[in-house]
Amino acid sequence: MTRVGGQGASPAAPRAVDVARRAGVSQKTVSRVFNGERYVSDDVRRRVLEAAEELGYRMNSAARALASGRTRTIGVVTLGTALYGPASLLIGIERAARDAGYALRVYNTLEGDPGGVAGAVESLLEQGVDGIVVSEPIDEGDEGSVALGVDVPVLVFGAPAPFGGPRAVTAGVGAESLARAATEHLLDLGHVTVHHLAGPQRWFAARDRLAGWRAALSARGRQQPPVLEGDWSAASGYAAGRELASAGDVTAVFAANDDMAIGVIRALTEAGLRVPDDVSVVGFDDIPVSAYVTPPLTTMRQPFDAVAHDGLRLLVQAIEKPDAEPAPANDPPIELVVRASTAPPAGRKAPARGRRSPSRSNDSAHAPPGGENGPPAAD
Amino acid sequence: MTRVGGQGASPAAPRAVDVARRAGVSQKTVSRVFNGERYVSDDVRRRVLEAAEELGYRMNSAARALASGRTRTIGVVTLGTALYGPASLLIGIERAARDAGYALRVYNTLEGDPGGVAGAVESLLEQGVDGIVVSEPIDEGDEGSVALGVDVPVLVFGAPAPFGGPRAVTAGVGAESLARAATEHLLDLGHVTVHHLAGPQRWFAARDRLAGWRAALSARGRQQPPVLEGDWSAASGYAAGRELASAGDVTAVFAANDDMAIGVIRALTEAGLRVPDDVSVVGFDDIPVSAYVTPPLTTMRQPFDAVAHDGLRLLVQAIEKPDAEPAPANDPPIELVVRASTAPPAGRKAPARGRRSPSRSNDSAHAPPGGENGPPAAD
DNA sequence: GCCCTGTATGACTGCGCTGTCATGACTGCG
DNA sequence: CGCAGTCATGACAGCGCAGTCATACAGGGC
Repeated sequence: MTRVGGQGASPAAPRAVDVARRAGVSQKTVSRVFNGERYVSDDVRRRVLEAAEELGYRMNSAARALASGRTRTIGVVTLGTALYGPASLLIGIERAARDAGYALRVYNTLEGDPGGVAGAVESLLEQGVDGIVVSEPIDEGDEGSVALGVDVPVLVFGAPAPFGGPRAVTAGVGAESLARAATEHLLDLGHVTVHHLAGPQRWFAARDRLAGWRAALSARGRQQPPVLEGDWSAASGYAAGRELASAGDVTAVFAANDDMAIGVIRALTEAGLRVPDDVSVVGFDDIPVSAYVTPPLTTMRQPFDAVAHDGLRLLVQAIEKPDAEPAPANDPPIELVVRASTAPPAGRKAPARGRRSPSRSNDSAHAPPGGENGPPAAD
Repeated sequence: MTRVGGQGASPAAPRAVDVARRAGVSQKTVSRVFNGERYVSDDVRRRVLEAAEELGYRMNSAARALASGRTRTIGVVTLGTALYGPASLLIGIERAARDAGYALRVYNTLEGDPGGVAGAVESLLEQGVDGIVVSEPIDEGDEGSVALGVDVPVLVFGAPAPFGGPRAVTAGVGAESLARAATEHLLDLGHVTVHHLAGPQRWFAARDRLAGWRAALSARGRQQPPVLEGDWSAASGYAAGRELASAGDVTAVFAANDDMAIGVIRALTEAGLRVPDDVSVVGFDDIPVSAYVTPPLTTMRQPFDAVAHDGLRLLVQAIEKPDAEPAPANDPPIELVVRASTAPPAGRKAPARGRRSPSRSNDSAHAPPGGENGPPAAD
């Protein structure tokens, strides 16, 4: 374990003390410079940085973590799928974390993974993290145990507050109000009721969308048709679409994500039903191809970036100022993207065409130019 | 910095020495147990594990990394998009890394990010990683500099060998041969030539697919129509599709990913061309909705999981046995999923319908049951 | 001139592990 | 019975930083 910089192997990496010697200062001062601490003269700072540059010095973050007790790392538990939603959220989290000066460790759990979320959290704690993000978890019936022995703040996206334990902060993606707005869009078009193709109910995200749909119908005193449940895949949407097609009385469908909506549309089309003339379909997520399928899909865009930034702000605050009262999360904007898969029910006069805001929408400042929403309508 | 476990705040986390005391052994023995070293009696091992369990002991990986010089962590640089390809590859990498006993740090870079891949690598090295994976990089004109001061093995997915520096191992996703097979599928159907909608040429992945397309055409002495270039998005595919529609002589298009293919199909359809009757379209990736768009898309599935596992095996070997000669990467399987967006050119007799293997395909053992490929054809 | 405050720096120590070496206890074999 | 070899354990040092405290000097108010 001696540090021989001898010939042959690559020389040992330079340490702070090497930089210090070269700059003619103490190791502690090098540490000060690299941590941006006060009370370092400009001259010394410059010399240290020069020496570090010349030696190719890189701080050893293991040593830093050991000495300081902080890793400057946030762990993320995501459900191991390439689903657009979780993937987008992860990207948002990564950027937000980096902006806040934290690196990221990720742990993917698949549905049915042994250990589940609790195991993932345990593993991250062992790897050393200052905080944990749980992204779009599913209900595994063990929320309590997740909290066991977790001594860092936990941010949970899209699950109820108790989930995550005592130091948890929760950030909704606002799925419920988004789902409600999506449903209301269909009701506003004149549909008497709206069918719902839900996501797997073990996912809290799926439950929220279901709840939003229920809320919209209840608020207007409409009856709630039986709920179909898919697994987020287009294949499950296709299967559900066949059921809906044979039901006969369906004029409007709200699918819990775009993939399922696309499957539904295909099944309906194959059954001889026209979308949107006979049946309107709304999706959820606004995946990149939604504007280009046939017909272009009306869908609810999720503000992943805003949600991720907002949530991470909370988490970082909980890490760095544990005593400050948590600032409340901002309400995410509601952005319904109206395309060609929704229309008034057959035999009813069409309301004004074009992009509309749902009744409860705050005016979205994020609205892209109309051209971004898809190809010019082909009607 | 004294360790007071006193009243009030949560008690300090237990250390190995606490476990040791409780189990009546030395701290070193606790270390042995947790590292699975030999020469620990069953009795002692059991006592140590019990004591650790009772105290809720978790190893401090910063201390371990500092003492051992290894972090058991692999850093991943990905291009910061929610594109299906990179996202799927990331998931595969994560699982493969975990299976090999490594945790993951991720760093997303966006196209045009300051610092680019080199900056990401530098940041990961500072965070402490034993190896680095660069996933689907783009050509930033600074490949040389990426290698500077990198003293860990680097695995590059989908970029030429020089990229990544001296300790680089490269794992292709085999995009070139996949693209060649996709193109050959269209030629086999009887098309005289095939147009190509390429991805952005800064991406090595896009260049590989272009090369594969060229190779297929050259091999049969077909002329190469001018190449269109998109940006992976369905919107760019739509734009390209309009150009193709107005060209008049197009019967077959190979798009470098499914999103663009879907955009192409929409544009062609709007222009009054039927897919596949007038124009055949092949995509690339087999994104989840491809089976359910209209028409269901013929596409080339990428074996992300196999590629990720294979690549990580190489990387882990380079980390743990730097002197062993690198085992060559296996050739990934070629799996063309034939759906309804391809057919013989108009006026020609149809070959046998149904799922076909491309001429050069090895018989894929991964082929899903026919039912998984999409809804029953609606023809 | 004196104390006080603010600024700038260094000496020393310890974070919690792993690597190395030393030391017994126990085996088998000539 | 003695010695080599294997197995099982412990003592000790040190990985490269950041925290704490000590120190030194500059300027300002009295």
